[in-house]
Order: sequence, then C-alpha cells, then structure tokens
Amino acid sequence: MTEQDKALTADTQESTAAGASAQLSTIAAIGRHEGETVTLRGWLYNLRESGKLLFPIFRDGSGTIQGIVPKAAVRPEVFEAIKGLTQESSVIVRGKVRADKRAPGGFELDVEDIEVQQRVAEDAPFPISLKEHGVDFLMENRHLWIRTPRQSAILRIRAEIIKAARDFLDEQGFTLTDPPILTPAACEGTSTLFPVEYFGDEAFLTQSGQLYIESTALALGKVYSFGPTFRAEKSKTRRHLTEFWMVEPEMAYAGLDELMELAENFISFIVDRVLTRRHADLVLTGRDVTKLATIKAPFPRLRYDEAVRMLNEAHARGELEQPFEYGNDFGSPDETWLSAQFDRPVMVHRYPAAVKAFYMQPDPEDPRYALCVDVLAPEGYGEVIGGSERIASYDLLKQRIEEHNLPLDAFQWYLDLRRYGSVQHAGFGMGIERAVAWICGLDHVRETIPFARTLNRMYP
RNA sequence: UCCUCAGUAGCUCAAUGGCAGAGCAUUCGGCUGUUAACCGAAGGGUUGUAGGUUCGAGUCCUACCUGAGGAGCCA
Repeated sequence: MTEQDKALTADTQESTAAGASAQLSTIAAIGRHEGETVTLRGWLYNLRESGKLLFPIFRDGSGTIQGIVPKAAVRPEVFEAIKGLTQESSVIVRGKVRADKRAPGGFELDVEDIEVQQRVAEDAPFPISLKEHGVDFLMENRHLWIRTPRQSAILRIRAEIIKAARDFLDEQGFTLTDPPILTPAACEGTSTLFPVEYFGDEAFLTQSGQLYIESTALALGKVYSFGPTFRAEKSKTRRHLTEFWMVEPEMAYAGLDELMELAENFISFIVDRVLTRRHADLVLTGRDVTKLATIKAPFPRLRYDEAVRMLNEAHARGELEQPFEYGNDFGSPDETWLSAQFDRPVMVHRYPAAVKAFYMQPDPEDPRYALCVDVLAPEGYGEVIGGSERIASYDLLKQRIEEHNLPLDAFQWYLDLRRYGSVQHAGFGMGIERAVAWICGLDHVRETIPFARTLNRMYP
C-alpha cells in the first residue's frame, strides 16, 4: 500500500459511515469475506431497478459485483443516493458479502451504506453505454473504454505476459539491459524512422534495441531488453502500431539451435503462466482456452524451402490466391495460411539471405541461406518472433554493411564487437502486442495496449 | 503509395429520387430478484464538406475531408 493509499483509507474511515468499521476489500478478493461486512472503493458500472429494489453493479478494477438495495433495508438517503446514480459515478460502498448462485461471480453485496465521491452529471453521461459501439468512437474514447470489463481484462493479461516474459528470462540468468530510445542512425536502414530534433542535430526514435544488446551480451553473457519501439511505416493493418513494445533476448556463445530452443520454451512458459494466473480474464475476453492448452514445446520447425513447398501446394489446391515466388519473404496471406496449419507456433528457419537483414549469419552448409527464424503464432496470427544468429566475422560484417550501402562510420562501434573477442551469438525480438493479440484471441492489436498509436490516431 | 468500403440524433443503425425513423443513452412515471432487465411517456437532426443534376436529393454525379479493412513493409 502506498502512502497515498494509506492516506485515502484513513480519510475514508474518519469521514464516512460507508468506510467506518468495515474491512477494505477488492472485488476479486471478496470470496474471502463471505458473511463479513466490507468496504469497496470503485465505480458504478450499471444500475437496474425494480420498484423498491435496486441492483447497482459496482466495479473496482479487479472485477464487478452486483449489490442489492431493498428500500426497506437501508436508510432513505442511501436508497435515494443509489436510485439517482449515473453510470461510472465513483462510490465507496459498505455492505455484507453473501454467496448467491444467481450471481455471475458467485457473490452479491447487501448494501448498507454508500458515499458518492463524484456523481456523473446526467446532461453529460458516460459515453460508453453498455450497447454496441463502433471502432472509431471507442478509440476516440479510449481513456474511458479501458474501464469496460473486457478491455480491463486484456490489460491485465498484457501485464501478466510482460511479467512472465521477464520472470522467464530473469530465472534463466539473463540480465536486463536497456538500450537507448534516442539513436543516432538507422539500425537496419530499411524501416522508416521517426526523426527528432536533438540540440540542432537529427536523431531518431529506436526501431530496435538489437545492435545495442549485442554489445551488452558480449559484456554480460545473456541479456535482454524490454522497451518501446517506433516504426514510421504507413502500415494500416490489424497487426501494426507505430509505437509498440518488444522484448529482445540476446545470448553470447549461442547459435540458431539454442535460439530456437529458447524461443519455444519462452512462449510455452508465457502461455502456461497466463492460463494459470489469468484464466478468468481469458474467459472474459471470449478466448477459446483449449486452443492455448496445446501450446507446449517443442514446436514444429520448417525450413524456408519446406514452407515454400507447402505454400505452392496450397496455391495449387486453390487455398491461396497468389502464387508464391521462391526467394521472396512471405507476404501476410502466406504467413496467415502457414500459421493456420499447426496447433502450436511454427518456427520457419533458414530464409534466403538476400531477403533478410544485413547482420544475419549465413548458414555454413549453404551461405545462400541465413541462420534466422520467424515464429508464426497459430490461428492465423502470423509472426510474433523474429530472430537470428548474428555475423561474428569482422570482414563479412563489414562487407555486408557496404553491400547494403549503410554508412560505415555509424557502424564502427558495432564492428568493434567483432574486433574485440568476437563470438557466436544470437537473439530474437518478440512483439508484445502481437503476442497479446494472439493469446487473447483479438482481431486487432489496438486493443492490446492502453493507448495505441496508429497511422491515423494520436488522440487521446 | 495503391485497392475496397463507410460517413444520418450522444451511441448503434433504418429510410424505392417524394413528410427525418427505431433501439440504446438522458429526463419523468411504473414495477421487491433484475442479468446489455422490462413497461409507458418526453426531449433530442445544418443527413461529413463544397458544388452539380432534378419540380423535388439522406438517396444520383464530381471533388475534397475523415475513418475502417486490405496490399506493400514489418514485430
């Protein structure tokens, strides 16, 4: 409990009948207080009434619970206060917890007293009513939309996924090393970057921490970064945000095999953790949890060549519109089809080096291929992880930088890593929002982050 | 950047080229077990903007604006 919380509680208990001599509880923990009188601090989610009987539904961020207010059972001013309450008015409620089979959560609250903190005015009611709304309206009111049960559940699952990712890596001996967000130049030279003015110079918002954590990996062995990433591409799809969060582990003395093993264990751990700890929230989002129960390592592995063969056969059967041209990277429809063929994530490895990033290690058995892997989530969700073994040779890396017409000066520090004790090393990045969308079964990443930044939206 | 679709009450949507409508929300009234409660009533409109065709345009035409979905690019 923070100092602020303590202050609020103390104040409440002194100044109101609602808080007096009753234990504070959250709605999620209310089952531990059956038969007791508790105080809840929250908001009015909805109010139904039937003459001299009121059914206010309260929410407090941990869940919702229905209160019962018979006119004959409470003081007249309590009944009148609740009768006139508007949606999302903030309230402190005291009542007795009672198990009831009719209640969705198993418990109801026999309301004894209420203190209205702030009553929402009826001439400017809470905009998000309990009926259907369009995407544009909801996004325009995102600051209020997140109060609804489904959106709150998604945000709790997002927090669990992030915690699980960090717990897994921490327990495996990875050290969190934060790369800079302001960077001097393009990492890979391909993506469009957001420029910012930096004391008269031009800087850019990071599009990946990878190059920096390669250097921290050579300092600390096993490292990871967790932070925001920015891409100025004009992508307008359900899979894209201009600002998104990535977790990127990087390991010294490790190659593609170790990387793929890490990726499948990482994802399995995260899914298992969410299934265990946020099961009720998954159900609340409408997720078919049986589809998550199968997510256990090992994951199927496909060489790029095998994946291409599958895509060509699918096209021949008429399952894919566009024929796939060997040597290209997969398009969105290709990824969607591939990922839908498996009941767990599929790892596609060894893409043609020509379509991949300059820093990827060529396969020693056939240098036309890169030692890289994309992990495609099932149910058509597509790429959630992209990773590779990095080039360890100074001469080869320098050659690749030149071939890609990248400014050698800007990469001197990166080349230094191959000059001073270079070793085999590998890492991947997982997009948090895509992982959340897949695990929650959402059809758009804009619901996976409190305030999505997209091509056409900067408000709120 | 390209393709497709949409814009009517606070919200979700109707309206054959011919009087601008419903449900929800809000207000008032009714109901002691409601589950997006229900029943009755009231208020609420520059039909995205500009122009055009027509006796008459929410509806047809042109341009623009805004948004959505997809492609490319990517996580």
